Amino acid sequence: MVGIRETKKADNNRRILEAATRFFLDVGYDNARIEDIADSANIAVGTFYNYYKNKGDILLAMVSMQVEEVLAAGQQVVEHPPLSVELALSTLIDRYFSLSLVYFNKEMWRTAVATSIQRPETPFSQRYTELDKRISQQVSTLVRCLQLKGFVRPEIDVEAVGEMIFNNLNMMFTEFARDDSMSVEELKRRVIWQHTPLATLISVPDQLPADTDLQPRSLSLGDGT
Amino acid sequence: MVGIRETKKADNNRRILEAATRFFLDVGYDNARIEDIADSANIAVGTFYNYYKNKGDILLAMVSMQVEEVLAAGQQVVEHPPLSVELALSTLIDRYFSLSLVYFNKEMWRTAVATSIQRPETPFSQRYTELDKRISQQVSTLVRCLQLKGFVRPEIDVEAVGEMIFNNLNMMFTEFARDDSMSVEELKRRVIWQHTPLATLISVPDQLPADTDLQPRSLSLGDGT
DNA sequence: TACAAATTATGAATGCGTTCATTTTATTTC
DNA sequence: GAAATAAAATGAACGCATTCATAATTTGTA
Repeated sequence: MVGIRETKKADNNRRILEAATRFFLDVGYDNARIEDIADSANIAVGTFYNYYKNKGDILLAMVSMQVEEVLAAGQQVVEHPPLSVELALSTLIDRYFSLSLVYFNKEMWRTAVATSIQRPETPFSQRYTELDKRISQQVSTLVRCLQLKGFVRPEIDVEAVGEMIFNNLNMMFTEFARDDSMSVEELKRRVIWQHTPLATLISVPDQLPADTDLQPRSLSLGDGT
Repeated sequence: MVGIRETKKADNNRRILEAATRFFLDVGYDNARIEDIADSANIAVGTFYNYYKNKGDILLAMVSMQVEEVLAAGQQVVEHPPLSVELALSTLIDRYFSLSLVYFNKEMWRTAVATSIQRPETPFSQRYTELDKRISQQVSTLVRCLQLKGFVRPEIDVEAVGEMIFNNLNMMFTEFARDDSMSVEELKRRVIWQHTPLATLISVPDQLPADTDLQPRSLSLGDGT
């Protein structure tokens, strides 16, 4: 049997999250007061701080849940990647960004990103950082898959390229969050434009079928180190 | 003749900046109190807010000055670029990062980056964003220079590649600021490792002298749009 | 069931960034 | 140079996140 404590804790946590989500969306992150969230969750202010280290921490908890979904959405792309680098990347980008404004507004994203940078030691900040790392690895994995299928040049360092792509996604998403006038569609367009050169460069040219000779030919593209 | 007002204003501003710098370094950004900074600058608390919109704003003012120096240091590299993509990039990276911990510690950088994300509307946040854009353009300019000198493939979109490199620099610097155990040297090493694939891919291979035929040859590398 | 120990909840108090009505100081006007 | 206007300085007051000493509740023990 599960103890009373555990039950109450889960219950409190659920109510806190519900209340916080509502207030953040209704009145904005900055205007949402811990007191109101606590009241709404039927707990005392002090109790809130038994569950989350600070105001930013609960936002990062919420964002982390969303990022987990994004990770799952991306996983599908990795498992059934479209058959070209450009296409695979734009599909992945689409999965990553499409739902970004469903549960959070830009202010919330800005605050989340800012908090994770400013307070790297809090629990949910670390969780968020770890999830970011997983997304970065997911991009690398996608590139590796494409490499194994013969769409990416074999001498490419997939780790470095994957990280680079992820870093770009992250930076452009941050730009997007900072600019209230930028739409999700515009974000996607910009990101895809930005990745085109890299996507082209790491691609094995069209005329090479997927499973023929994959060695670089007349142009030596680096020493492969 | 310059009025009394102007003189006093400049004087106050100088003292505020001096005091803030000292406190931020001595006791850390979070522990530095506006009241102490104001006292130390011989002004009232309210006066501080006539000069800076909020606590983060003055940090961004300080950081902006530093970034301007970084921009100047980078300009030298653009004007006399080393004669290979790899070398030029690592030189630029070195200029960008070498002085990063001279006037600021990591907490200050974290706060600066976080504040610029969270409050994009404040004056010095905008200034900082603009300077970031200038750095991004500087990277693009360097790549364009290398392209004109025949070290970078002519079909490369220097804007997209430059932005991409800049985004990476920025992200990795943020990672660096978040990780107290990472040294500047380690940061440089990681950044250079990360950029190696791109640097190699956009490079015109060695055996091509600088000013010979620059058309892409047997490998078709994109349609050049 | 009674008691001790550990965990969790509480909300008044604290600290600090920020605001704003008021005062002081500089500039302009006549 | 006195009065009117504009600009800047002031610091007490405010709002809100966070803390902490104390109380309440649950769990372990005999």
